[in-house]
Amino acid sequence: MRIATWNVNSLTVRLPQVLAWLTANPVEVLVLQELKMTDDKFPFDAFTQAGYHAQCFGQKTYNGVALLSRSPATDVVRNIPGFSDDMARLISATVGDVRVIGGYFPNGQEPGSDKFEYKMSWLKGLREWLREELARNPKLVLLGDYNITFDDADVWDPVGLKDTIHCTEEERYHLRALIALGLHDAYRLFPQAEKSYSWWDYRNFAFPRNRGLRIDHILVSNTLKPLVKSCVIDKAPRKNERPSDHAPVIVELAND
DNA sequence: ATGCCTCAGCTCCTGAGA
Repeated sequence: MRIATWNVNSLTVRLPQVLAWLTANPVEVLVLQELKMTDDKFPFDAFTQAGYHAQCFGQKTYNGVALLSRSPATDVVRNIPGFSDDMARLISATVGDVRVIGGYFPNGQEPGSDKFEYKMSWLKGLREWLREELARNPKLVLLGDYNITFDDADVWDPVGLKDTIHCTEEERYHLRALIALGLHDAYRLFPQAEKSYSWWDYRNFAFPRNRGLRIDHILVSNTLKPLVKSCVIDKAPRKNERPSDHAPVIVELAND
């Protein structure tokens, strides 16, 4: 089965691209971030016609996440249980025997800002809940827009961007702490091209210059790790006429 | 450059994103 994540930066604008992408890439599960719409605007009918069940958790203007699946999703949970949050950032569901958690992690804006502190507390809240969720669900995938790079290999200009947002030691500590729960960065389980990124700024011709960051990740649990067959970033949609600034990331799991 | 582009909204400017 294939499971994918894509930050679409407005589902209203990107819906035709998402539908076209699903036709070309009929994955079992796709989690979406930055819907930027309320649930009453969510295009259920379009996804039904495309052969997908949809669970959404939207919000006006900002954030918003969804989980699409070929087979029905069960035990749907919105946001982090035990962590009070005004924003729609996380959606979890079981598809087949895999627990899928799609997240839009806080941006953080700037180290030292209130938004950065919120990002740190959100990451801690996620980790504390995830520890229990992993114990309950050994076959688990946590994927989405993490807004954090692991290390210099994920950054187009590691010197110039040192200690800036997405690249600080404090953010990376929290990312490693998630890994320490028993998760693995599916992308790095395989040899990958150098300078592989999942996001490129809209400005300054960043995409054609490949000035990007790898901030969209797929983490798999210990139990799933031996089943991972591939993990790729699909840069094709970034070449569309009105692209999202993020590219989809796809993991393929073997059937037991 | 507190710049560059894109999106939503109390829409012709501003806030936020990353």
